[in-house]
Amino acid sequence: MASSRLRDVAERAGVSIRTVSNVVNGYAPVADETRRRVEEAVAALRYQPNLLARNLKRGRSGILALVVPELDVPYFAELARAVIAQARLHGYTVVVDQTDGEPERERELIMASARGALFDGVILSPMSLSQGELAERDSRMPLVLLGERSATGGFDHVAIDNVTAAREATGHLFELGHERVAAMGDQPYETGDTAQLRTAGFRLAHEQAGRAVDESLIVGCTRFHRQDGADAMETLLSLPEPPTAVFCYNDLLALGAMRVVLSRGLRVPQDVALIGFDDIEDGRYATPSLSTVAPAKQQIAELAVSRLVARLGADGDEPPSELWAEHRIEARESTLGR
Amino acid sequence: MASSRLRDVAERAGVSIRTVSNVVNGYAPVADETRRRVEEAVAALRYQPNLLARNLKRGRSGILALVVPELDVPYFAELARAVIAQARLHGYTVVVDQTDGEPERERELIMASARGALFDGVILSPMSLSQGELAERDSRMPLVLLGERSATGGFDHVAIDNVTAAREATGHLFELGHERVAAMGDQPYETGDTAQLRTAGFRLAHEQAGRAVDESLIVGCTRFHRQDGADAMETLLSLPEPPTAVFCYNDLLALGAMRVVLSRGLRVPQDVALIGFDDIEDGRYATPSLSTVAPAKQQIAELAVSRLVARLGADGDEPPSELWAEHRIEARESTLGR
DNA sequence: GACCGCGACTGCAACGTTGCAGAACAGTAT
DNA sequence: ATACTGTTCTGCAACGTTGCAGTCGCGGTC
Repeated sequence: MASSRLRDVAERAGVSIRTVSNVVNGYAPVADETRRRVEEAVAALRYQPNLLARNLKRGRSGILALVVPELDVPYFAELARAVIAQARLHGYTVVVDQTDGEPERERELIMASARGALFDGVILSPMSLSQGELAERDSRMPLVLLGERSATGGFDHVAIDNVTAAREATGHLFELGHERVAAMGDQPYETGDTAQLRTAGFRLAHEQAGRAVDESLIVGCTRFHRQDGADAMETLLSLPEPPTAVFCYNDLLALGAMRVVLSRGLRVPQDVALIGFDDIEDGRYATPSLSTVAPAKQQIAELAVSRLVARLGADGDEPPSELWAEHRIEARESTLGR
Repeated sequence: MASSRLRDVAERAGVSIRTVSNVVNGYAPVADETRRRVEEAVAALRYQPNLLARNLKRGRSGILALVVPELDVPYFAELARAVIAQARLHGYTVVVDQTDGEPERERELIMASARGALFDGVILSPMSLSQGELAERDSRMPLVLLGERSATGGFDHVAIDNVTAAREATGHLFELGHERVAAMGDQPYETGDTAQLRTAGFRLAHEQAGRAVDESLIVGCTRFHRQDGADAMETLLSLPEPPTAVFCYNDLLALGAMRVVLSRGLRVPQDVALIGFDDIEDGRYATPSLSTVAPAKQQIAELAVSRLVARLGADGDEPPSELWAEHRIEARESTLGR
C-alpha cells in the first residue's frame, strides 16, 4: 500500500525499470511522451524512491554527522541550527550526536570507517580528544574539525582566530580604563587547546599595552557552564584585590559570573565589567546585556559544510586546509554601561 | 583498504559468508573453534558491517527523526539532548531537523512514507500544522506527537497537562497576593493549541478564585522568542493600569519581559512578578532567577522514544495512546524575591 | 539396519536501486 | 542498398547483507 517500487511504476507505464529510474533521476534522454507516462504512473502510485536501496547502490547515505559535546549548550545549538540549514542547501541531512565530553564516545564516532558508518562525513567539535589521538585515525571518512588546534594533524579546520579575538576583547577592557583585568576559563592541559589560545591572546594584549600579567587573575575552569562561571567569580571576588573587569572564555561563564556579581549587590559594569565569547542569544537579553566576542557562526557552518561536501566529491587527495571565519567585538552594557 | 566485506572475512577464516554473518550477529549456533577463527579474521581485517547494506536488507535504518521548529530555542535544544540520549539507549540514532515553523517543511517530513524516508519513525513537535492536516497523513511511518492537542487525530501523544500547569502558575501568583495578573502568549487561532490550553488554565484559575478575567491583560504573541516577550511587556506596561504579575507562556518570553521591566528601572518581583514555562537553564541564572513551570523533559523524551520504539516492533495495530508527563512549579526569585 | 533428531554449517535468492554496455530503430549520408 | 550516427530505451549484473531452506555428518533409538 504505502510501498510501490520502481518495478510497479515500470509495469504501469509500460516501460522498463531502467527507464523509470532514468526519469526519476533525470539521467538519460527520454522522449517527452515516455516521460509523461512515467510521471503519471509515479504520481498515481505515489512512488517514492527507497533511499535505503539507493544509498547502498550509490555507496553514500546523504547524511552528515555533526558531533558536539552538548547540544543544550546554546553555542552548539545555534551552530547546529546553522549547520543543518547549510547541509540542506547541499542536499544533505544531518545526524546530531553529542558526546557529553566523553572521550570514548568521541573516539567511537571518529574512528568509524566510511563503510561502517551510515554517514558520509563528520563535522566534529572536539572536546576531549587530544591532537595525538586524532592523528591515529585511519578512517577514510572525511572529517572537518571545528575549532583551532595548536598543532595540525592533517585535517580540515574551520576556526576563528582565537588569539586575536582574545587580544581584542582584553584590549577593549583596557581601553575602558580597567587596570586589573582577569581571565576566566583557562585550561592548561592537553585537551584545552582553545582555552590556551585565548589565554595567549590575553597575555598578548598585556604585552602590547606594556603591562605585566597578574597570574592570580587567570582562573581555570574545567567546564564552561554557567555554574563554573559562578564558582570562578566567587574565587575572583574573594581575592584581596579583586579585578574590575573579567574576560570570560565563553558567554555561559560570563552569565554565571554576572549572576554572582549582581547578587552580591555589586553593579555591572561599574564595579565589575564583563565580556564573554560566543555571542549567544541569552547574552543579548541579559540585564545588563552582555558584551562578547561574536564569531560568525553562519560562516563557520558554511565553511565546514562546503568543505566537507567538496571533499566528498573529490578524490580525497587534496591537502587539508585551514579555513578562517570572521569575528567581531560586540560591546554592550556589561562593559559600556548605559 | 578501509573496506573489508563479509566475503573477505569468510575467505580468510575458511568458512562461508553466511557463517561469518551468523557470528557477527550471534544468530545460529556456531562451534567455539569456528567462532574463534572468524573473530580473529574480523579483527585482522578490521571488518565493520556495512550499515547501508544491512539497512536495505532489514528494511529498517535504525534512525529516528526528531522534528522541531527551531533547534536554538533552548527548550528544544534541551529536549533534543534528552531524546538523542534516550534513543541511543534503544540502539537508535537521531536525525534532527528543524522546520523554522514553515508548514511546508513540516508537511514534507510528515508525509514521507516509510519506504521513502531513511528513518524508521518520527517524533514531531508541531508548530504550524493544524490538526486537520495531520489527519490527512497516509504514511505508514510511526509518528509520535509532542504537545497536547485539543482534538486527537489518532496519533500517539506525549504531553504535560497544560491546563493544570497554567492554572497552578496563575494560582501561584494569586497566592502571593497579586490582584492584577496578566497572561502573555495567547494564540487564538488554529495552530495555537498549546497556547490556548494555557489560556484556558489561566481562566480556570480566575474562576476557581472567584475573580473576573480582565481581557486587556491577555496579550497575544505570534512567536515565543525573547523579543516577542519584550514587545508584549512594553504593551502591558503602557496600560493605564499595568499588571503586578505576568504569567508568560514560555521562559523566553519571560526573559524578554524581564529585560524590559528591569531596564525601565522597575524591580522584579516587587513591581512586576514574572513566571515562565519550560524551565530552561537560562532562567535559573537570570537575575533575579526565573520562576517557571518545569515540565519533566527527561520523562517526555523517555515516553516519546519508548512509544515509538514499541510501535516499530509491533504490528502497528495498537490504538494510539495519550501519554502524560509530570510538571511542577519552580518558584524562584522572580516571584518570591530574596 | 533404518530412521530420527540435532548441531553445525552452507548456497541461493532476494532487498530496490543504479552503472554499464548495448539493442533497436529511425534518419541521414554515401 | 549500405554504412553511419544518434536518440531512446533495455537487460544484466552488481552493491553487501540477511532469510530461508537446506545439507551433511554423527550419535542415539527402536
